[in-house]
Formats: sequence, structure tokens, C-alpha cells
Amino acid sequence: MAKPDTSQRILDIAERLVQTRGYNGFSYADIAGALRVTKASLHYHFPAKADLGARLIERYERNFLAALEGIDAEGSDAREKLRRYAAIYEDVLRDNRMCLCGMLAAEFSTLPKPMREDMRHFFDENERWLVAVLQQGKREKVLKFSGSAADAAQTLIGTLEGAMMIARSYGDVARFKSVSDRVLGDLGA
Amino acid sequence: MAKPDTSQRILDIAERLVQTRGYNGFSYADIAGALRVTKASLHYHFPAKADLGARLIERYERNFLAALEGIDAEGSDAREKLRRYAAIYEDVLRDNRMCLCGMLAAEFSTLPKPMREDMRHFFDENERWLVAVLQQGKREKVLKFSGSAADAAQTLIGTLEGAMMIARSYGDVARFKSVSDRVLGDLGA
DNA sequence: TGCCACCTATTTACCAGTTGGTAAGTTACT
DNA sequence: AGTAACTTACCAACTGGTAAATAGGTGGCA
Repeated sequence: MAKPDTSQRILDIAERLVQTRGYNGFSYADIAGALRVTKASLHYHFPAKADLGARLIERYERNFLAALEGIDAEGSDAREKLRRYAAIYEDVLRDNRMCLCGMLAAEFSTLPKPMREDMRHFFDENERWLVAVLQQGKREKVLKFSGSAADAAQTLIGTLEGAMMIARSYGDVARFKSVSDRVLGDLGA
Repeated sequence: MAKPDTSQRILDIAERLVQTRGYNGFSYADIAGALRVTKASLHYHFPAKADLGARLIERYERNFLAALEGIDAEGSDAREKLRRYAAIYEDVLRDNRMCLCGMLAAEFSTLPKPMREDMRHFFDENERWLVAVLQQGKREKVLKFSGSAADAAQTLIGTLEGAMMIARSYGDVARFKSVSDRVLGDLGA
């Protein structure tokens, strides 16, 4: 079979396009051009753009959660886990991309319903993971925060997504890093 | 002259569209439909969509900065000023809108250059105002924060923009409020 | 007062290019 | 012979944008 796995290559290109230009900022023609196939071929793999979008989020979430499990597997302390978490965002930004779901959050009201739900699921899972880390950190007295762990997790996600978006507009990763360092520093006990 | 001021009404509708759907998420036809005029009439007032976009940001910034001057004029203490600042964001969100420039930050790479510059100018001015408030607050010992005032200002902007974007996806203003209360609380000395 | 010239704001009637999407045919492997 | 992965050739709707015609003031001036 040689596994040309066109579907994955379509997703790769579409993912980059959504992360840089947004869901409403690219077309099937853009992917077709980059992959040098016809538009119709894309429709064979993903009948409608909404299908492509949904698959995109699902794959992104799988990969993201796998990375979080990887962090857990290292058995580091909670503070180091948060540093690794922020580093994921930083790596995405360094590639001149926005977080896929952060981008989609901006376009929320124009998205087909399945994509909206998938997108929120991504944030829910992020929050779930962060809450566990924050609680672990508080127990082990390496982290401190006011209010509930859920509130702290939502604040952290919001800060990282927002800082990422703005830093990208300035083409300045350092701008993101200084925010992320500051927030992580304040969480240290 | 009677000043029907169609230009302002066009800007009003376009502003709402950008804040809800994004710059790439609406067309001249949408505005024409809402205003019950022809597309060609819109082109008379704003020859190209890029012109409309630029005027939109400039007006938004003027109004925003006027609101900030209004806050200054009240002579409240720094903590109250920050609360008022966050309340502006909250009011926008309550209207189911995203901050105009936060929205545009997501679409940054698809925007015409003049719009990019105008958008960054908005954030620069926001930062300038916040830095002054933060420094005042530190002097008067009602605020505390680690690092430079500029870093703290950038963090605050990022947090509010990001939290706003995500809260809007959940249709949940309270989600924004809990983040904003938490962050403002942590800044209190 | 009457007429004209001018200007602003608008419409009608286009345009070429792009959008997401489909139907039917082709190729190549099993 | 069947199936998976394409291509060719369409399509209607929509995109931002333009040219030319039209309507309704406003001011000048003989």
C-alpha cells in the first residue's frame, strides 16, 4: 500500500492554514494547491469543509492530550508540569501559529455546530488536566493560588491563549514568554 | 445638511459584524442587507473593505481611549480604575461581542497592513494606560505585582482578551467575570 | 424669480474571480 | 469484477469592486 495517507497530509496542511489564517481564512483551493491535487479529491476524503474542520479538531485534541499524558508520565512536580504545558503553547507560537482551538474560539459564531462542540471539548479537557496538576501542586506545597483550582485553570488557559494571540500580532515570542514566565512564577509557592 | 450620516451607521453595523463574526466572516452584502441600501452605496463611503476595516479600528480606539479618559477623570484609586477597565470588556462580552481588536488579532495574518498597524496601536495605547495605572497603584500601595509594570499590563490585556474569547464560546459571561475578579483580586495589595 | 451648474448620495447594471460542492468518468491495485 | 483514489468538467452562489445613470439639494447670478 505504501500508505500515501493523503487524508493525513490534507489534515496537516489544513491544520497549518487554520492556525495561521483561521477557518474562514482558507479554502479547499488553498489545500489543493499546496498538495497538488484537485479540489474534488479533497471532497473525496472530507465531503464538506465542516467535516474537515471537525476531524481537524479531533486530531488536534488527541495529539494535545497525548502530549499532556507524556508530561504526566515523566513524573515531574506540578510546577515543572505547568512549565511544560506553557512550553507547548510557546512551541506552537514559535512556528508562527495560533492554538487551533484559540483561533476557532474567535470564529466561534460562524462555525458549524459539531465544530463548536469539539472546540469546547478541547478546552474542557485542558481544564481537567490543569485542575489535577494545580491540586497536586497545592497538596505538595509547590503551587499556590487564590480561589478554586477550576478558576485558576480557566485563568491560566485564558492568559496563555490571549497572550499567544497578541504576541503573534507583534511577531514577538518573547512577549508571550514574559507573560507566561510571570504567571507561572506567581503560581509558585 | 440634515446629516443622515450613513457612514456612521455603516460603521455601527460593520463593527458589530466584525466583533461577532470576524473581518473575514462578513461581506459588504451583509451590511447592505442590514442597512437596506445597495452594496455600491457602501463603496461610495468606503471604497474598499480595507478602508472600512481601518476606519473601524480608528473609531473603536478613539471611543475606547475616551472611556479610559473618563475613568481617569473620576479620580478613583488605581484598584477601582482596573475594575472599571475590566468592566468595559465585560460589557462588550455581555453584548455577545468580542473585543474588536482581539478578534482582529486572531485574523492578523490575513489583514491588510494598515489594519495590522492600527490594531497594534490599540494594544499599545491600552498598555500605556495600564502601565500608568499600575505604577500609580504601586506608589499608593493599593496594588502589588511582580516584574515590570509593562509585563503586568501585557499579562492583564492577554488574560482579559483570552478569557473573553473563551467565555464567549461558552456563552457564559460569569466565566469571564470569575477570571477577571480573580486576576484583579491578586493585583490588590 | 428663474435657470443653470455643481455636488453629494444613491441606484442599476455589471464584472471577473472565488467559494464550497457534485456528477460522471478514469486509473490502478487486488 | 470490484473497490479505493483520484481527475475532468461542471455548477450556483457569493466575493469585492466598478461605471454610468439619476435624484435631490445648494449657491450663484442675470
